[in-house]
Amino acid sequence: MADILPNETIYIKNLNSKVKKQEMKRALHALFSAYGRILDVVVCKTPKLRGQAWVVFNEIPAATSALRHMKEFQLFDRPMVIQYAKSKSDAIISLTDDSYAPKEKRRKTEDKGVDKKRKDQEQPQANGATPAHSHVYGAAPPPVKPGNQEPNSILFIQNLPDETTGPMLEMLFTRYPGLKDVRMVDGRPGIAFVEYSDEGQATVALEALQSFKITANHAMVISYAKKG
DNA sequence: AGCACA
Repeated sequence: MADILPNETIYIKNLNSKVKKQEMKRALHALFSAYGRILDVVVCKTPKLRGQAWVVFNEIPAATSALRHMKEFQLFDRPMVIQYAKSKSDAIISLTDDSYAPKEKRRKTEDKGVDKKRKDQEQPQANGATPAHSHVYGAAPPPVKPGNQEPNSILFIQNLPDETTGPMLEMLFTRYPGLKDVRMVDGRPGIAFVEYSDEGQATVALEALQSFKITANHAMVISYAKKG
C-alpha cells in the first residue's frame, strides 16, 4: 500500500461541504498554521471537488507534521482525512521558477486581446511585481509570552489589538463548538477570556485559533486560564 | 470516493 509521495501540500477530504468556502479556508489556515508557513489554501465547491481542500506549506517537513498531527481531527463535526497531494502546487512551483505561467486552461477568463499569442519572451516579472505566491500568510513572533499550558475550559487570550470587542472575538470562537462566554477585561486592553463547556472543546479552539492574525501585526496568543 | 491552483 504505497501511499502517495511526500509533498509540500496536503490533500484533505471528508470536509463538511456545507461550510462556506471562505470560512473553510480561514479555519484550515488557522488550524494548520501551527505546523509551518502556509503559502496557500485551496478550496473549491464544484461538484467534483466539494469536501476537499489543499493546504500548501513551504516545505515538506511542515506538511508531514501537519498530516501526522491532524489526521482525523474533527473539523466542523467531521474527521479530516489527510494525504499528501498528488502533484505540486502552483505556489510551490512559482517559488523556484519566477517565470512560471500557471496553466494553459486558465485562459478561461476573457483574453481581452492582450498579447493572446505570446509564448516566449514574457513580461519580465520585475522583482517588485506581485508573484503568484504573494498571498503568503505567516506570523511574526508576538511580543508577549504565552501563559498557563495546563488545560482549562477557559482560554486566556493575549496580544489583541486595543480595538478588539467581545462580539468580534465571539465571531471567531463561535465556530468551535461549546462556546459559553467571551469576557473582555475593563481597563486591560489586549486580553480576553473565552469560556467553553469543557477542556476538550477549549483545546480545539485553542489549537485552531492559536496565532490567528486579527490584524496584520496582532497574532493572538492563546493559553489556558489559570485555575482557582 | 472524489487531486486544484486564474
